[in-house]
Amino acid sequence: MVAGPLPAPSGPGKDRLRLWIRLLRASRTIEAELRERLKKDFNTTLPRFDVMAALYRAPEGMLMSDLSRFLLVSNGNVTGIVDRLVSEGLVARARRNGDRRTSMVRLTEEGTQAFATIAAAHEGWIGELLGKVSEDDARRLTGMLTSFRSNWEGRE
Amino acid sequence: MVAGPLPAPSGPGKDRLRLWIRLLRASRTIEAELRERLKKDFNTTLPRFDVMAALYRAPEGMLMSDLSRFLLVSNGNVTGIVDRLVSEGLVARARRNGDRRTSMVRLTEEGTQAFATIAAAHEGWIGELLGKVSEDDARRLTGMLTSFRSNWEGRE
DNA sequence: ATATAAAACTTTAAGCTTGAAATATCTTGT
DNA sequence: ACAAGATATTTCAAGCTTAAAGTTTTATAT
Repeated sequence: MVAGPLPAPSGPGKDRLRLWIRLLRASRTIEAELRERLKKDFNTTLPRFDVMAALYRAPEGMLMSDLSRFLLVSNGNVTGIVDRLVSEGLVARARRNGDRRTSMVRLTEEGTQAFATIAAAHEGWIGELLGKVSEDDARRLTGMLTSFRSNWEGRE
Repeated sequence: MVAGPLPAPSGPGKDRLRLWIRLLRASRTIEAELRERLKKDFNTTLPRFDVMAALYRAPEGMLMSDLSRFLLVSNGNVTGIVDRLVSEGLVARARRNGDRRTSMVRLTEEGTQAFATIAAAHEGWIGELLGKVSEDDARRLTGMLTSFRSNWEGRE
């Protein structure tokens, strides 16, 4: 979508449509900025960062299917990203005794170190990019988005 | 990013980080649903829809650079999407007399018809997907996101 | 006039993304 | 034990995406 600065449509349902357009533009703007900074400052990408962030929170590791469910992307997608992270030595696949279909994916020592550095910068960027949003508004907005999310959890 | 249901981090700036994570998850969830429905019901994609939506609002046509600026994507990206829309007969490039580097891109008659149909369905989907957000909250959220956006307009 | 720079666009290489098909492994019913 | 089905993952083809390099055309400064 990403419609923008033009004739404000009116009518029933238009408020939600407008909300969606704003939501999408906001997230795309921020995402673009993060992508650029990740590239310039750390020579990495947003998808790689996403995967590492998920793994950082799970020291014991995650299954590929856990990753794809958590990140809201397809299985095949995760395979490629993890492959690249493995080839860069940031992530490792560990075979499991119980089930030979699966393997636990986790950050290597190097990956953990690297992520900690990037994550610190990332948090600073977000603080900067959302600087004009007051802490109060941030909490209120988060609350609204959370209640929205609960309508969606566990669909399908 | 897309972190999620885990130990709520605390500290200065964490509220904004949490807001960003929620924002991103919300837009990805909705985007994924729209993408799926556009594919199933109309055999098209979100990027194609975005381009057509932009052109629908500009009957006189748009330059490629206008499109890429408006949609927040790169030039080369738009080239590919428009190429495909042209080959499908939904969009046309019209040479301009004044400047031979550029061409006006616009919807064909067929493209206009097709878009009107898809847009109607799209608006219904948004109403459904954001149904739990009250009109009141929708307006308030939109307001917050708009003021956020104004900090970003015309950067770079 | 004419070189130089600027602008608009396209091409390219690498990586991301999806949905569908293929592979391998495990589980269940008999 | 064994077939049939379910699970977990990878592979594949097509399309999306970016940044960087290349092409063509227009504008500017001598």
